[in-house]
Amino acid sequence: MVTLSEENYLKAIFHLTTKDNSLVSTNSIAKKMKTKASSATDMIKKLSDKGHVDYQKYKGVNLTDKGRLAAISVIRKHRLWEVFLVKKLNFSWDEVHEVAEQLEHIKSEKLINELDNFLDFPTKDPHGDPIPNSQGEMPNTKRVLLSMVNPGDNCICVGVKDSSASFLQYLDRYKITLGTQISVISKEPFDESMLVMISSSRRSISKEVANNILIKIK
Amino acid sequence: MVTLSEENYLKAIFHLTTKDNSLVSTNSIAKKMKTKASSATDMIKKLSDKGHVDYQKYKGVNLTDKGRLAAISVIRKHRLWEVFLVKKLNFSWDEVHEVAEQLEHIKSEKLINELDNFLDFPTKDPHGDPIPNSQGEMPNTKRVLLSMVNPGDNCICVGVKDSSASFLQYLDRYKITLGTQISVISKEPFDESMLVMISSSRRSISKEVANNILIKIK
DNA sequence: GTCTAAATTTAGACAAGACTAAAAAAATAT
DNA sequence: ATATTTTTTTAGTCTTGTCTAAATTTAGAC
Repeated sequence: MVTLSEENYLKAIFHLTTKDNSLVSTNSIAKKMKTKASSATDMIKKLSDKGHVDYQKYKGVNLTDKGRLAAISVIRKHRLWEVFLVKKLNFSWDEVHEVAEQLEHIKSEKLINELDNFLDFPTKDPHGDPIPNSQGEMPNTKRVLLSMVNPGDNCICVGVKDSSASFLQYLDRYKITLGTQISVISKEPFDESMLVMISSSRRSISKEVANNILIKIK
Repeated sequence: MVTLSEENYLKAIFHLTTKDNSLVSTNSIAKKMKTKASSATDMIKKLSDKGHVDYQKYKGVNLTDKGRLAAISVIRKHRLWEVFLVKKLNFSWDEVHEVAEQLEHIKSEKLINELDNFLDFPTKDPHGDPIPNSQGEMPNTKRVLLSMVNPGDNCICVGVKDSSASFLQYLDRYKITLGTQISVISKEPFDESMLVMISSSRRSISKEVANNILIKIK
């Protein structure tokens, strides 16, 4: 039995894990969970006792296979519910997160698999993030930040790194959504802003924004 | 802010409230919540402090208007989710309760009202129980127990009093569902069992079963 | 290499919601 | 009307998940 709080910590650790599998620090977990380091330490011990993480005192943690699977299961639920909210219940992509944070903890295998079926087995959530299948396998999508792209490249928006309501609303205002074509005209060396072409109009995009848009190069 | 546990107690008290508005006892609450009387007392005090119940020490409680509204809000969510599970996700009527017990605590006005809209504003849940509207008003349905009916009457099944999986599965086995026609042929004085006609076949129904089927007389 | 700063852990406390055991009040029986 | 039983409440404890403050370990500066 995994508690609600444990699920949230597992999800946080999963998101803090980098490709090189370096240890995730107590402080970074506490920050992501908006708690204090001492609380994170307490929970890390519980997760370690239950075999969800490998814990090296004063160093940090890594998810075990068991822990990773549990985290992915929560992420799968979160993203499927997001699809449901947008596709069926008229939510916009900046409204779904808070509700999905609650729905992701509902415990029922049948529920989530029937929902998956009802939604026609989507592979992406409304922010372009991949949805793990019922085996816990992520559809692999190679995506790159808009800020990494060279002038002249022609891209298509396939996701966002920051899913905060304020950023999503910014994108809505500028008519950038999943599938939007973005051509990079030039990069300004001074502030790393970019001049881009979106649906035949020129636009300047700040470093911060370019750093949070995921694209595929065509 | 109403906690998950408070919501469950409010729902329990609502269901234990009779038409005559007599006080609901601590023991009956504890029994329904499957906790001890001391735990119920603790929670009653919290609910009283928050203005959800009127509490008379050693006597019992009654819901205040505020408490009743909170309870009905939970019941509305529970029943709407049940409709969703059966109509959209292929759950059978004996599988929905446990999952709906979790879903009923999700906090989002928009979610529940959009769900209501998505389901086309149903007025009954899969067990025939009325679904309160967003103002907290119950569609009033006068229903009577099958056991109250006189021989010769022609009835239609409109609900069940007991929603346990075992009872619902019994009904499934005997092809009794919402909308099923039931004609009462005779009543056996000895054990209060009934001889009834269901889709042109005679059947004997025990007192216990007749006491848990809600019908309308045609 | 030592000294300071930052990160981490420990110790002790608290709130919510449950429990057991004991005390108090109410209901029932004689 | 009193004695007994049942119901309810109180007091004190436990677990989960949080906190603050203090202690300890690690990392960085010189």
